Amino acid sequence: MKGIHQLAEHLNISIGTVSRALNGKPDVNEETRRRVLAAAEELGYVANQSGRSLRQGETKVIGLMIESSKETVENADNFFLGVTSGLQSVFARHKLDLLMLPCPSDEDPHEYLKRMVARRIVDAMIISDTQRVDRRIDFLSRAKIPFVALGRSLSASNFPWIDLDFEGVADHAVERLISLGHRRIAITAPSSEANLGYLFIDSYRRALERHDIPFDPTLVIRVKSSEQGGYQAAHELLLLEERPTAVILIYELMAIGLYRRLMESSVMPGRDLAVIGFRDAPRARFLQPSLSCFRISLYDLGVALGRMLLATMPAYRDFYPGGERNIIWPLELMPGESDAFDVGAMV
Amino acid sequence: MKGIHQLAEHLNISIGTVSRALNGKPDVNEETRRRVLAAAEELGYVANQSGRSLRQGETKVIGLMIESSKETVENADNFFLGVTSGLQSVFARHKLDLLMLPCPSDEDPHEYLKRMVARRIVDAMIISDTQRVDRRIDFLSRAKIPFVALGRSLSASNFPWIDLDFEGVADHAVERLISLGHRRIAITAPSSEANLGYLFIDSYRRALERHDIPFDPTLVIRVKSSEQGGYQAAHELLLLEERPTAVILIYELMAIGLYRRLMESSVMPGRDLAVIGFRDAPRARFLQPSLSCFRISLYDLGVALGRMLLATMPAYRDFYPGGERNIIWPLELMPGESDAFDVGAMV
DNA sequence: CTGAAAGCGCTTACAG
DNA sequence: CTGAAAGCGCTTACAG
Repeated sequence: MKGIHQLAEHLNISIGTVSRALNGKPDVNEETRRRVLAAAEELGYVANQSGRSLRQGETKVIGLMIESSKETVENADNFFLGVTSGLQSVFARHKLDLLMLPCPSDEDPHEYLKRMVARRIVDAMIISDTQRVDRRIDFLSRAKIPFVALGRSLSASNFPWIDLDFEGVADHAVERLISLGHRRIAITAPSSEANLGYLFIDSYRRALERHDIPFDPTLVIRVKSSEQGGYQAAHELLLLEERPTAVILIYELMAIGLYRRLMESSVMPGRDLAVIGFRDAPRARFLQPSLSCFRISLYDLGVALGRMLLATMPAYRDFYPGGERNIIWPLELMPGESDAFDVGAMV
Repeated sequence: MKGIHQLAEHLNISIGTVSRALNGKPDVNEETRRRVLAAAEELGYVANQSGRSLRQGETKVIGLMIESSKETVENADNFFLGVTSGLQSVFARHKLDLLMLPCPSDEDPHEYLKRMVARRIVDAMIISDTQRVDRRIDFLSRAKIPFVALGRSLSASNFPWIDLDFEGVADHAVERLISLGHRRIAITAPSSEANLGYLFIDSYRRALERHDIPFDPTLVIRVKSSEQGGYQAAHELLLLEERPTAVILIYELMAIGLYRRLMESSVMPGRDLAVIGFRDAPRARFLQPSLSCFRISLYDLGVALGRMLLATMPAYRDFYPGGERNIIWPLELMPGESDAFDVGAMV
């Protein structure tokens, strides 16, 4: 089966009628529509997207840009695949397809994005890995391409984004540990200049201050956001002259490396050191003793991202009224065994 | 900047000349070409892909289909992102873009593929997760869509594929363990009906037979191909009345769960039990004692997949002459500490 | 070396 | 309710 012409010829009607029947336009005889649908199914006809796109000025494709840097490849915990399902559930209602656009590591992300957008491969974009200053945001805003970002940025004043509640995580974790009697609480932070690191530390500091616990900079352990970083964090922690009784992690995979290093020194999480992890990642779910960490539904996050994006697009706006343009995504603490001990009983 | 008409008008020349200049056609005055290129750059003009695709009958896009099933999301080790770079390095030479097509978990992979292909979103496809019987392969063959598969299949007799050398891994691992004095060697296999499981076990069996070691079915441990499966495998292994002195794993993440379960029973890999892992995954790289496992360059694998695919496409065939249509991808053993002991010294 | 024109496969006002 | 025709943005024979 080639194109709509062949299908129309096969049915002995005009291509216009075929198109209207296929696209569910109202002014088509029901019997005609039935015949068209049946023939299309039988012959496996599906409209060529280039033809449609050219005529309609839209591609019905949403792009999810991902950066396949070495760091991401080695450490990402398929975060994106998790979000994908939620996105697709929203897009499916509008017959929109989600494609992932992997930016080659040797191409500038900004140039890549420009190219994809200019070629009109997609109608809208979801970007992630936002930087404190991110030219992509300015570009998309100015080019009036609908987009939503996973992550805050200092670029542009008003654009749609969803970000994880790093402040809330730090706050909850500190409060919980203090309520369990801890006073000497370490925290990890990314060694990079990522915005979230600042948010995390600030919130930690404020929570301590609420309880009149002085902020001790030696308890802020800067390491890479990776499994290796967790190992390194445990190592540095064990070297501190006055060892903290608890530690809060900022990245999901850190817990795995941290546990390993602690075990090597026979320091047992949940007995000798309280540990609160970050996200409830599949890999971390398997740790023993079980990790106290924060639950997040990647599916729901995907749904929210999808809705927020469509709310910015004229063609779909009406389906998603009154939504927020910015969301701090809450995470829920899941108590495990890794911090389930009374610090008073220690020492 | 809208389209080629605006650009042509801006330059006071015809759209045909603009197109020829932009596309590097020879019969264009160099001064004209220079002016066109400069103006395009300045005004940010990039040809609309729908227009090109419609006219040329090709999209210049290659699709990499991935299945975002729950299993994949929880366990995949970003294998695809690793392959992506290699693919892109090949495609970049021909100005082809790679897009990832995530099949929604509630959609039949076969239907999804048909839809994407019929819509002409892509010129060619890379599929993975091949099943023993895989309708996608028959469909793509019949529809004459260029494709390459990552994984063998019993479907269709002759299609381009690359698969990992599971036989070689089993064979090398057994030979190595026997040379270290082991006689009682366990092996893991997937609990599913995956083809690779059969290949793996067969090769293991043959290697044993070469050394007159009888095949003992209780030493074939069927578990899920996941971290949890590794944990389970260790558990079952420890329950065996006559414990084996070595175990061979079939999936990269198994080692992590296996190590954990062994440690819980104070069984130390490389001292109390020899362990040979599968792929040298980033996460497994961090295990202690270091894991003996097989190295594979995902980048090189991506390059090979890309070349094999282009070799099947008339437009690019000439660039890749004489390539194989099927490759068993070799893996190289990287000795670590997890099997570095003389079994004679044990017991 | 350049321009004018055809046509890729669709959808959609417009007539009837 | 249906058909004929225009036109989306390109590339490419064809004339000149």
